[in-house]
Amino acid sequence: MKLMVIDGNSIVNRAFYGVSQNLTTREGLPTNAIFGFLNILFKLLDEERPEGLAVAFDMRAPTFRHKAFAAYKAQRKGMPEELAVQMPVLKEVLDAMNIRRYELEGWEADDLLGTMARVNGAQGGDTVIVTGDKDALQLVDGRTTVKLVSTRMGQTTTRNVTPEEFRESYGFDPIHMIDLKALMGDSSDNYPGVKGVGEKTAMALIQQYRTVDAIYEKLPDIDAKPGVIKKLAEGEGDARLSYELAVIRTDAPMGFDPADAARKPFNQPALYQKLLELEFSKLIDKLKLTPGPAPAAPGPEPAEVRVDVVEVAAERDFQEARSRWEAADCVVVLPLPELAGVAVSLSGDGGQAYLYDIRAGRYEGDYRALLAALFGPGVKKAAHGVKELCRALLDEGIEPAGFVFDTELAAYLLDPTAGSYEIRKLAASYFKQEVEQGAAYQEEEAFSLLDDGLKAQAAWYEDAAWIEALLGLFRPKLEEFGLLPVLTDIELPLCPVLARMEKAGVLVDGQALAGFGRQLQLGIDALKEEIYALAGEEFNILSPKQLGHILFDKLGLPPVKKTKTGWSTNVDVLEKLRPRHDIVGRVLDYRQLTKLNSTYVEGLGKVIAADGRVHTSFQNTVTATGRLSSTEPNLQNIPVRTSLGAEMRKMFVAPRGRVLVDADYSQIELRLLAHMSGDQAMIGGFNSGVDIHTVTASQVFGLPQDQVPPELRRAAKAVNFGIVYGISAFSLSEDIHVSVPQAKEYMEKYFEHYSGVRAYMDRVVEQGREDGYVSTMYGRRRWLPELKSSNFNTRSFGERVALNMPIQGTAADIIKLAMIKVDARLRAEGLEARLVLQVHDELIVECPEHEAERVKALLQEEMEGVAALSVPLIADAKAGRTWADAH
DNA sequence: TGCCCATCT
DNA sequence: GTGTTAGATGGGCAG
Repeated sequence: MKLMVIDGNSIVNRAFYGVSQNLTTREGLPTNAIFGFLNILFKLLDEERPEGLAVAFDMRAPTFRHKAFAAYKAQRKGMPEELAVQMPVLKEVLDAMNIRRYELEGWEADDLLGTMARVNGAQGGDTVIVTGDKDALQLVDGRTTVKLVSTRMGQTTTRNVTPEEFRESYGFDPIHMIDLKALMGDSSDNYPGVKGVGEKTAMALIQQYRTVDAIYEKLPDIDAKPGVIKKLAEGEGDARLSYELAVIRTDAPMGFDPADAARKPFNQPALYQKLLELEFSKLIDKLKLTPGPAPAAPGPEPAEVRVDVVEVAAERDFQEARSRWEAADCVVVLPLPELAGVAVSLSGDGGQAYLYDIRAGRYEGDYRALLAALFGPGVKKAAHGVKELCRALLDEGIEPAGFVFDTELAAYLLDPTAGSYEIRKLAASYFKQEVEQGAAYQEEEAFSLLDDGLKAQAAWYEDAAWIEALLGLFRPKLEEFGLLPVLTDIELPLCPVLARMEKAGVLVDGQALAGFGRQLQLGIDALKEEIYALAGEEFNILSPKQLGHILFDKLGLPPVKKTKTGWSTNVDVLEKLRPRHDIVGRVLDYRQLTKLNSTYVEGLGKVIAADGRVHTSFQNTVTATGRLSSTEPNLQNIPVRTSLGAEMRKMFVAPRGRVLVDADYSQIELRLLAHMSGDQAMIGGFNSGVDIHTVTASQVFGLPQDQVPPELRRAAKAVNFGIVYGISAFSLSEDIHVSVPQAKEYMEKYFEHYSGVRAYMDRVVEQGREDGYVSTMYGRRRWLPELKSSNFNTRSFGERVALNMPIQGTAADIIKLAMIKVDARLRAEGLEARLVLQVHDELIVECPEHEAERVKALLQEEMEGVAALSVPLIADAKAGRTWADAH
C-alpha cells in the first residue's frame, strides 16, 4: 500500500509558528495551528494521493529516552499554552476526517512513524514520512522516503528525500544520519553530541568514517585536527549516549496493520460541524462540504415557528397588516434592491409568525404610500443595514424613521474586528449550523404562491427569518455587554444622518480638476525624462523592485532598510538618500505627482455623478475603533499637508451663492487622554488655554512657556501624539530625528511629569487583560485576546491597541453624537444648511452664504457641548468657497 | 492576491 | 533580545 505517515507534533509546530497568531474564533480559541496543519495536510494529499494515511503524536508521558538520559527530560520543552489548547481540537478534526491517529505511551511520534514505515515496507508497500525534523532522514530506504516540510513566512515548501537524494547531498547512506547526529547533537531534541563538534566537522568525519564506532576504533589515528581529536576523546560518553537517543526505533508495540490506515471518506456532518465551530468557512467551501444529517449537538437554534406567508396585493391586505405592524414591538424588514419589494416578518404569540411578501409590481394600491407608512415612525422596525436602507428610502423620497434595531450594526458592536457581517455568515457562526437548512418557513405552503424566481424568493424569505433569529440572539447579548445604548443612542440615529450626507454629496469643480490633472501630467513627463537621464536608462519608476535596482545596484546608493521582498524605497529611506544623488528628490516628486494624478484627480473624476457632485459611502461597520470609513471615493484622505496636495482641496467647492463651513475639534484625542486618565498636570495644561504642546514642552523640560524653543515644542508634540498610540522610544527617535537614548529621555521626563497618564496606561492594559476587552467612555468594545498571547509581538500589539482604542473610539463616539445633534438642529431650525462630510474630527456643512455665521456658531456649540469633560472640548469653525478656504 | 507605497486623522 | 505608532482606502506592480 502507498502509505503516508505524518509526524503530527512536528507539523503542528511548524503550522503554529508559520501562520499568523491572530487567528482565533469568536470565542477566543486560537486556531492558527489547526488552520496551518489542515492546509499542509491538503497540500500533501494532493501531491501524494496515498492509499493509506496515519498521523502520529507524541504523548506527554516519559519515553524510554528519558530513562536513558536525565537531561532529556529536564530540558524537553513544553509547548506554548496557545498551541496546547489547539491539540485536542485538531485531533477531533482528524477523527472527523476518518484519519487514523496513533499515540503510544512511552514512545515518540518518530518511533511510531519508523515502525509503520518498516511494517509497510515488509509487506512490499511504499511509505512517505512527513515531518519537519531531519532526524527522520535515517529512515529513508528503498521503500521509504521522507518529505521534509518547512514553512517560511506563511509559505509551505516540501522536499522529498529518497536514498539517492540523501547520498547526493550528504555523501553517505541515510542510516548514518544517526552517527552524524550523535556527533553534532541536536539542540531541539536535547541531546548534546560531542562538545565543540558542530555540523561541519561532524559531516566531514561521517563522510570519511561512516560510523561513530569506526571513529572511536581508530581514535586517535584519524584524519582530523588535533583539537577535534581531543574533543572526540573527551566526548566519547556523550557521543555514545547521543547515538542511543538519536536512533529512531522501528519496533514500537503498536500492533500496526497498514490496512487499518486505509483512507476512508470524511465523516461529513462531523467534519462540517467541526470546521464551522472553527469558523473555517472557506475550507468548508473548498471541500464542498455539506452538513449532512443534523449534528448531534447544535448551537442555539431559532425556535420552531409556523409561518403564514401573506401576499400583500390589494390595498385591503396592507390596511389589515398595518394595524398588526403598528401594534408589534418590532417587525423585521428586508427590502429587495431599489425597494422593488419588502419582506416584513412578524412573530406573534405561540410560535405563529407572518411573512408579508410585498412587491411593487404586484401591489394594486399606492406603493409609495405603503412604503411611507411602513417606514414612517408608526412602525417599529429592525433591519440588517439600516444606513443602506435609509439611503434607498431617501432616493424614493421617503423620510426614514422608526428603526429600533439593526442586526448588522449589532454584530459589529459585538465584535468590531470580525470583518464581515453578511446575514448567512452571521447565522452560520452564531447558530453553528448550516444556514440553508431546516427552518419552518421552508414548508411547502410558503412557496405555493410563487410562479417565478423561486430560488431567489426562497432565499429572500430565509434571510428575513435569519434576521429575526439574529435579532432574538443579539438584543440580550447587547444588553449583557452594555452595548444597547451605543446602538440606540449613537449608531441607529446616525444612520439617517449618514444617508442624508451621502445623498447630498459634495460639489467638485470638474473643470479645475481636469486643469490640475494636465498641470500634474506636465510635471510627471518632465520628471520622468530627468530621472531616465540620471539613471542612464528607462525603467518603471513606480516599481519598488526596478527602482531599487537603479538606486542600490546601478547608482550604488546605500540601502537603508529591508522589506519582506527586497530593499525598501519608501519616503523615509529616500529622504535619507536625498543628499546623495539628484535622482532621489526627483523620484520623490514623481511619486507625489503620480499619486495625486492617479488616485485623486483620475480617481475623483471617475466618481463625479451627473449632478456634478461626489457621493461617498460612509461605512459604519468597518473600523475596529468605531470610526467611520469612506469609500468610492474615500474623502477622508484628501491631501492637505503639502502645498501641491492642498491644491486638491480647492476642487471641493460650494455651489454659487453657498459656502462650505468646516469645523474641527482641537486636540480631541489628547483632551480625552487628559480626561480619561485624570492626570492633573495635563488637565491643568488644557485649562490654562495655552497651546498644549508648548505647555507640555514647558512642563516637561522645565522652561517658562515663552522660552520653549521650536524643536522642543516639536518633540513634545511628537511625544503627545505617540503616547496615544503606545509608541516606543525607537519609533519616537525615528519620528523626530533624535537618538534613541534622547527619545527615551523625553519619554521618561514626560511620564515623570504626567504620572497620571502612565498610571492610566498601566490600568487600561491590566483591565483589558482581565476583562478580555477594552471600551470607550460610551461602552463601545473591542475584544483583545492578543493581550494574553505568549508571543511578544502579538502581545505588544494588543497593548498598543488597548491604549489607543478607548481614546480613538471615544473621539469617534463623540463626533457621531455631535453629527446627530447638528443634523437635528439644522433641520429643526429650518436652515438649508446640511452636513456633507466627516473626517474623523472634522465636520463639513454646505449652506447658503447668509447662513454661514449661524451655522458656524451652531456647529461649534453642538460639537463642544456633546460631552462634559474635565477639560474644555474645543471646536473651531471657518467658512469658505472651497474646502481649502474653509479649513 | 499579496505587497509596497502614498494619502488622511 | 524580540520589533519597534493607532485607525483607514486605493493605485500599481508582480506572480
